[in-house]
Amino acid sequence: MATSTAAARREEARLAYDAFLEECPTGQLLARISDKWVGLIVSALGQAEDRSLRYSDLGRKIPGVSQKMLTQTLRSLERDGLVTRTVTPTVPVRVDYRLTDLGSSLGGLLSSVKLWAESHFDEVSAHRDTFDRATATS
Amino acid sequence: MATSTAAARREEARLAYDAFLEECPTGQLLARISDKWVGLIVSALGQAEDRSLRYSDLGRKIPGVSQKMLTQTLRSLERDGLVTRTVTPTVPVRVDYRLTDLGSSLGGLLSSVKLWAESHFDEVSAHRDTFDRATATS
DNA sequence: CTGTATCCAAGGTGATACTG
DNA sequence: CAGTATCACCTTGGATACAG
Repeated sequence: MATSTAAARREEARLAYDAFLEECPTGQLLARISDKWVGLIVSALGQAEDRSLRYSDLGRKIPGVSQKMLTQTLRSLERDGLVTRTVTPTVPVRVDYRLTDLGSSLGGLLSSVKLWAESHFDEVSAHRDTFDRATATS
Repeated sequence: MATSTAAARREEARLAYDAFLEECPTGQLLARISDKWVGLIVSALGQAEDRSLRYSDLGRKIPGVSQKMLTQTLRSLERDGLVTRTVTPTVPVRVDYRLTDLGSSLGGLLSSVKLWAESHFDEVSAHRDTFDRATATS
């Protein structure tokens, strides 16, 4: 088992990291809500009437999201109590996702961030050009 | 081209995705600022006096970040014009990162999100427990 | 329509060692 | 002190096919 030099240290680091997460759970939550899809989904739901949308509506409203990510993200949001999932057992099943009050409070913040991104995009773009030009001058 | 193997369709999808990014650059920016480390770094800088911190101070202030991620994230922030990088060529080199006005405007928002995460953590936690218990009852 | 399960490519991420 | 470079990993995320 002398092999385990690297592997052992990995494992050790891994555990240390997990312990850290346990001690710093806020980081976890922050990382979760900092997710790209979370922002888009919560924003989309927040803008919708009744803060509610169907599964397929979400998929259509959010460009580039895959079924997998949509389902996965919605699950975690449901688990965290940010959205509720309502199944209507009609013949084609209908599922609605609705923002809870908790989710709405976050939705406002994330919408602001999204708005910031939209309104400051050209500014950031300009900075990028400047930076890239300066870097190329090496 | 009956080939139409999986690889071909991959490539096609890939190009479509890139085209999408080009058409939807806001999504790029949103994804960038939704990054976990971006939030932590910008928040840390925002809370600091003079909105400025040294490289090592940042590393100490943000638990769990590696040199690589710190440098990498700071570079992208600099490129986007959210922070400025100032090198003081003393004997032990000193580098300060300072939030620009643009960065500060984002910093306020991200701090709010961070604050939300901190203040609603127990609530989310409670929801998770409920959800997990309900799921286990399958 | 709304998922679930599997496979697979790609990139994010950290550990380590080295430079100025 | 402040990086840079390399390597190895392993999670993320998409495509696909299948199910209720």
